[in-house]
Formats: sequence, structure tokens, C-alpha cells
Amino acid sequence: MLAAKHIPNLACGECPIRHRAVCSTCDEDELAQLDGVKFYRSYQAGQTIALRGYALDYVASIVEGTATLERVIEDGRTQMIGLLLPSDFLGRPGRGTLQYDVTAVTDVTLCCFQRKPFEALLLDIPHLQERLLQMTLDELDAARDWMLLLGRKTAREKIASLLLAIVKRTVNPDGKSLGTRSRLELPISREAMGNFLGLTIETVSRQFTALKKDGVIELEGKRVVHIPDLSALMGETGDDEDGGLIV
Amino acid sequence: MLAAKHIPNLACGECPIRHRAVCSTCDEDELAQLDGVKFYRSYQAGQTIALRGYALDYVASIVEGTATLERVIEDGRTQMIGLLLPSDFLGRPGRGTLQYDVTAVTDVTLCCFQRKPFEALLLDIPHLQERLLQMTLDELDAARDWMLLLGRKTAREKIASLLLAIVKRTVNPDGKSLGTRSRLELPISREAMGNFLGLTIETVSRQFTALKKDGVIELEGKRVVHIPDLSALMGETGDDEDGGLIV
DNA sequence: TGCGCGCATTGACACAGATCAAATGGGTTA
DNA sequence: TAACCCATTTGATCTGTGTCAATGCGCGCA
Repeated sequence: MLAAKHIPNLACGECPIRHRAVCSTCDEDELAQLDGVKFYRSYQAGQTIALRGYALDYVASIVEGTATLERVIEDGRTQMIGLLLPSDFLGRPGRGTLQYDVTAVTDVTLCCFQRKPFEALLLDIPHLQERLLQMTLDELDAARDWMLLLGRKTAREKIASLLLAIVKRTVNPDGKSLGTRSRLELPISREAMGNFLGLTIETVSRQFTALKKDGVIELEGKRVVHIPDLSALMGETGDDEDGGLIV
Repeated sequence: MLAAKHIPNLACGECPIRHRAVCSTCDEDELAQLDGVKFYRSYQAGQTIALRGYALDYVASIVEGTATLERVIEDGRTQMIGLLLPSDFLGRPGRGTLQYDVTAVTDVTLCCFQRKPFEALLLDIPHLQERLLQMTLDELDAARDWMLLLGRKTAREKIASLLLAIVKRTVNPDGKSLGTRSRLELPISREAMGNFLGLTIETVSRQFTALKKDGVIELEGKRVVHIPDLSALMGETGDDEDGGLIV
């Protein structure tokens, strides 16, 4: 088993997530305080970053890469409950353990803060805590969209919603108006999609085949999807307007 | 349509949720500040408290009663995405609209705070913001437990998990060790449970019948449940230990 | 070039939960 | 007390998705 690697810290001025992460509202002085308790760490694709119930002595921002949050029951049933992308926040101030497993799906770089000093800074820097509160509220909204999907959508609607969510985020992360035709590289395996959507891998596969047969999507290999008409895909999500779900 | 009623404020010293709500960590002086922007409001069972996308100019603590948060799609499919019980927090600082509908399921009393001044107090009173952050993180954890339930649990496991969650919240809100036998009054209808769990009302009813036949629960009327052996119920939740889900 | 490995697709069948429909029961009103 | 209402339960049947098993396909490696 590979261990996490310590790597040299990046200066905040060079940081690609400086203006989106938990530190985005901090001034120079406040950044310096954070800098005093920060250290970089990297994980390779497939590595476990944290396990449910085990101590995690830091909280962190994702600088680079993708990680999943998953709950697993003993009999193997697995539900993905979150996806961490660059600028997202990992860990829980005020508690030393997590309720879920965290796994790197690509190589991941973290900007870690020792937990205890970070908690103290939250009280000293109201804007830092305010930013973390807003990020947490956003995550809560996303989780609730996801609950609607898991509880009430059909397999076809789930797949369409997922594809649309990936389009929104990877093709056009800034929310500008979307063109009518999109090419899309799937960042996760069929199995991960199943765990994301509360489906089996076979059902995921069958729905892909069905959407292809109906002309909603075109497949190029297994990992690349073309969407000839985005509004047709939106019509398949089961949502009132635009597909709701934001990953 | 009935309108929300303004009712006289209760003094914080008399407040039944004084030590659990968002204000629980405030001292006398800070309470006085909150008192300046607070007003009580009550809703009758069945009334709409807020609608998705419409402005809500206050945030609030639930003093008494039960309210649901729901997402509804046009064809009528409904997913409950949250349940508000006394001491829970309603509304989103920093944003004037909600993403979901809020409905009173019993008569509800709210301790409301005008939103803008409340947001200012969050920055002035770090402990208030810290408390709200902790409550939001707890909600996020609960939402994630719920996602596991919606995505991967069977109908029987869902019902057992819900019953256990209600036991934890209403019979013993302080987390003291639970006795072996519990009496439990269900705060919501079968339909609401179905919307909570991603099931139809008929399936909910059948699972109640099945759990009764298997001796896991006893019914007294339709709204009261006796749980002769809590650990037996825990064994039905599908969770590793104690049923995870916290409402 | 061919073998093996992992992921994905396809097929046949089973079953949990949905759907449609009818019966029950408790509470409220006249 | 009867009539009605509404939530709930129960029954019969249907169907979407899971399960189990076989096959296909791309890719690295010998």
C-alpha cells in the first residue's frame, strides 16, 4: 500500500484554487495565518485518503484531481455520497473522524490544514468561517438535489441527469449558455456511475444502449459521449427545467 | 388560504429550545442582540411556510411542531429532502430563496429572525456562526446517510431506519443511552413517510404490517408504535452498527 | 502475434416494489 | 345514530431493475 506523499507547499499566490476555495475571502494577513498550519500532500489514483471512523488530523482543500466520498455497507452495497473536485473542502472542523470513505479516483493534491489550529482560525477570522458556511450550504443543496434523483427518478432519468451534470461542469463550468452540440469525456467508470446513481452496472450499461438507440446520445468508445441535441437530453432528466442536479 | 399569524414573542429564558437551537451557545448579551430582530410566527397544520423559488425574508428556529422540506416534479412525484423538528434551523443566510417547499405538518411555531440583520450578527458573534456551521454540517451528514438509504436500502430497511431515527430524535434528543423499550408517536403520515423514503404509501403500509408480524414493532392505532427491543430494530436497518440515519 | 485481464455489454430470468382497485376503520358532522 | 370523509390496509397483478451468467472488446505484456 502506497502512503500519502508530502510534497512542497505551493505559495498561495500561485495557487490555482486561490479564488474559489475556503480561503478565497481571506486577505494577505489571514492567508499568512493559514500558511502557518498548512502542508501539501498528494495521493495516487486509487489510493484511500480517509476511512470511515478513523482519525483524520487535518482538513483540506482539493488543489488538483478528483476524489469520491462513499458509504459502504458490510454486504458490499456502496453509495457514492459526494464528489470532491478542485476547490472543494474535505474534512469536518469540530470532529476528528469522517462518516464516509474518501478515495482518490485520479491523482490528487491536497492543501491540508492541521485541524485544531484551523478550528481556532475559524473563530478568529469570521470571513473564513462565513465562507466555509456558504460552501457547506451549497453542498447541502447539492445533496438534496441528489436525494430527489435517488428517491424518485427512473434509471433513464438518472443517467440523463448525470450526463447533463457532467456537461454543465466539465464542458462549461462557468454556467454560460450551452451550445447545442457537446462532446463529453466521462470522468468515471460504469461502476462508479452505478454507485453514484443507486443503480447496478448492468442497468447503467443498458440505459446507455437505450439512449444511444433513441438518438439522445452517441458513443465513441466507452468513455466518450456526443450529445447531438442538449435540449433532448434535458427532456429526459425528469426535471421541470434544466436537470437540477449539480455535482 | 390562511395566513401566517404573528404571535407574542417568548422570552429566551422560557424557550423550550434555548439550549439546542442555533442560539444555544449565546450568552445573555448576545441573546439580547438576537432579541432585537426576532419575531414569533405560527402556522397551522397543512399550511405552506415557503415555496421553492419564492422570497423568504427571514430565517428561523423551529420552536414547536414539525415541518417538511420537499422537492416536487411536475408529474407529482415528491421527495422529502428534510424534516424540521424543534430546535432545527430554517432558511439560508446569504440567499433570499429556498430550493424546496416547506410545509407545516403539525401546528408550527417559529422564532424568526429578519434575514439581513441576522447575517450581520453571524459575523459579529463568531460563536453563533460556529453553531450554525456545526448544525449545517450535521444536516449534511444526515443528508448523506439519507442518500445511502435512498440509493441502496430495501423498503424494510428504510422503514426500520426511519423508525430508529425518530426514536433517537424524539424519545431521546440528548443522546443518552436508550432504554430497551420505547413508545413512539409518529410525527408524519404514511404518505409523508413514503415521500421521505422514496416509497409508495402502499409499500410503507405493507412493511409496517410485516414488521408487526415479525414482532419488531407493535402498533397502537396508526400513529403510535411500541418498540419492544430496540436492538432488534437496529438489526433491520441494514446499517453496520446503530442505524446511522439521523433526521 | 497471441494470451490474459478488466471493464463493459448482452441475455434470461427473478423479484421487490409499483400500480390499480377495493375494503376497512376511526373520527367528525349533522 | 347514521352518514360521510379520509387515511390506511389489503389484494391482485404488472413492471422496472436486480441477479446470475455468458460473451465481447480493448489493451498491456510476454
